Amino acid sequence: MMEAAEARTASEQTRARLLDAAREVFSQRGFQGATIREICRRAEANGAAVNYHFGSKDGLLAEALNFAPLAALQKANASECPSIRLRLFIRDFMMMLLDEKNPSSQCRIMARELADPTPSLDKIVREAIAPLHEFMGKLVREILNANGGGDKVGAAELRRCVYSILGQCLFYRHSHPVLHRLHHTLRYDHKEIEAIAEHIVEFSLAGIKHLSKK
Amino acid sequence: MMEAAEARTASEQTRARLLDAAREVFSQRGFQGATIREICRRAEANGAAVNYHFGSKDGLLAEALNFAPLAALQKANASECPSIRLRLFIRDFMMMLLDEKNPSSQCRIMARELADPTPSLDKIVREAIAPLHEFMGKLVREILNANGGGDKVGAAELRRCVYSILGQCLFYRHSHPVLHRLHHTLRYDHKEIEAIAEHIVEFSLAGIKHLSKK
DNA sequence: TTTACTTTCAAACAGGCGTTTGATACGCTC
DNA sequence: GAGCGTATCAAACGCCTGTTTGAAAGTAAA
Repeated sequence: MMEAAEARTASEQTRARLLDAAREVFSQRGFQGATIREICRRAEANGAAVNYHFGSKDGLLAEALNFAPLAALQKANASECPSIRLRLFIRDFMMMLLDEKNPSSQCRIMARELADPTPSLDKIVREAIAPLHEFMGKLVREILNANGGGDKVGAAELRRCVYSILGQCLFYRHSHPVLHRLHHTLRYDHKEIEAIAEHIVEFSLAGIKHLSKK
Repeated sequence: MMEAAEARTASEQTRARLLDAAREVFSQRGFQGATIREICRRAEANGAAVNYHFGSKDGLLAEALNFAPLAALQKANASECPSIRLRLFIRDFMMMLLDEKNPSSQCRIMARELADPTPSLDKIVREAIAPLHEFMGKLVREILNANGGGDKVGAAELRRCVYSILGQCLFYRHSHPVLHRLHHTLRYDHKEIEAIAEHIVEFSLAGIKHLSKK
């Protein structure tokens, strides 16, 4: 919510309120499902405000996106060993992805748009997803090397390891409506998210290490 | 395509054409993204045909769904050992999920609707997804027991193993627009799908076996 | 205060959507 | 062939969408 809420002029304040509301609605309803009218209602702004400040709904999405938090995650903990870096990354990544109260709604917005392309998907892929895949590829490669069998694993196989890890992570967000119906007590509180992250790391490290031993 | 295309009367033929077209469009564009006008255009039927034959767009989706192929997959190969049953199931499941030419578009339709609920989601969960999760839970439990450490693994952990497997599978469908942008040569032909399935099985078996040894 | 510019607002616009309508054509029984 | 229920059709309906408009209100320098 209150992310870019500090601003000097009245105009900058409505801009900021619109961005906050947009991030909230986009992450909850998706780009298609979100309506300008709902965003403006939540931002207590007039219906024409979005087009005045951002030109269009697309323009609003483009400005609402902010890839810095995800990039920061990748630069953190550089001094740790690869397995631990993976563990820390997945925990923080899952917090961004599952915790509705997390200030960075970017990942939740992006996750919704993966399956059905919007005009912004190219930018998202270029600036956020491609670097993320590259980062994780390097991490998996390091883990393989540390286990002494990395040179046997080809590029395609390495890529699939990254997909396996990301697939597990994204599942909890994409399938949340289903999981909630299957298991009514499910709540993504901090404790649950940490347990999920822990499971994914253990499961994935075993999968990766298995590859280096084939 | 030609799935229910054989029918006697002219009325039954348009019904069948509508269902075929609906399955195609729903799986490509999702329920929200699909329009009755496009479905009718592809089925070479009048725009009012859907409401005449199925009452509404929701009714069309409900009749277009058919859970039998997915259920059949779970009943097959009952005589094999659990690991092999998992391997065969994942291969066939991925064929349904990724191969556009596969006659069963059900999984592809369902996959699109997981993240954003339609009136049919409750039925889908009850009749298809819940049984699928149960089936996979039993399979994972059997694999754990065969490795002699199954009793140490609790229900929550077991459920997360199922999520890990399904997450990996669904990733390739959900993220296809992204993966295509990242890796232009990616094509889901039979050879590629088999390689993906093989990777998921190896990766997951290692993850499962790791749990029984903790 | 006047002036010029920026920002907000209610209202309307054009287009797409699912759905309804009433007329028309069809296929059948008698 | 007449009569009748079924199926198809073009057209329109009401609603919601993103966007535009032109007037009103606010802001700040001269």
